[in-house]
Amino acid sequence: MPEGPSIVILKEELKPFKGKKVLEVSGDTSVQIDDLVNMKVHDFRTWGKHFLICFKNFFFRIHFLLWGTYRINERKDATPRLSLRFKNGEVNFYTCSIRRIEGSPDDFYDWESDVMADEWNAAKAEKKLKEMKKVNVSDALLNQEIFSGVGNIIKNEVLFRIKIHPESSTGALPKRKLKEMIKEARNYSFDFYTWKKAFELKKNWLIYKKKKCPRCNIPSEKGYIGKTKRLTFFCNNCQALFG
DNA sequence: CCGGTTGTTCAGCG
DNA sequence: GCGCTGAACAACCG
Repeated sequence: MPEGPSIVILKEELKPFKGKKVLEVSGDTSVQIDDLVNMKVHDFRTWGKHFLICFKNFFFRIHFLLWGTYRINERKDATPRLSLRFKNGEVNFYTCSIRRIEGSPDDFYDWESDVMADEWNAAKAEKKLKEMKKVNVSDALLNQEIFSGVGNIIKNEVLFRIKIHPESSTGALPKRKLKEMIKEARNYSFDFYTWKKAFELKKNWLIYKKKKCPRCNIPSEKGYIGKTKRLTFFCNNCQALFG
């Protein structure tokens, strides 16, 4: 589930429970949940890969990491980390990281760095990137303080689409190329969202997990690139190396 | 059946 | 204190 667009889809799927009263709660999370019964969920929000369940004076931050899953009106054959039952259904979260935080998400999150948010601020991303010249472009795209919500798949596809080699350094990109990278990080995230909802995400991958470059048909390369060392697929012929 | 991973945090080291 | 490395987490697919 992990990349930002998938978390937005989860938020939409849970809309029927927004404003509803919790009738029953359980789960093996270590955070306090025993006071939720009879409390109303004020809102479900997202910030990048963070899924937020908001109550009046506090919220839960759920992070799915690599293996987290959820079921709505269904159960898996495993103990949920958190389960919430409402009059009109239930939601179950598995193998995720949960934190309970006092206050409002507005006190903690900068919505302008979330690539899926209405508040997304491309100019702010550009400013942050200009301050980190030596950073590799693959690492820059995975930096959640700049591109909150971007994950490894989006990173691969963005770099291929805009023809930038994943070993490039951010500071070596011409201004036009840097702006293109920022624009495409958001743009591809919305394509990811649309394709995921249509169950055709994998079908639309151009380079991620591909053996050949779809543009020039030569074998694609792969490597564990940058400080983040995440598996990266690319075309040595089509993607230009800067720096 | 083993290898790999849509991710993050933290301990331990030099 | 810093940057770097690798472990931990413990599911699921092919």
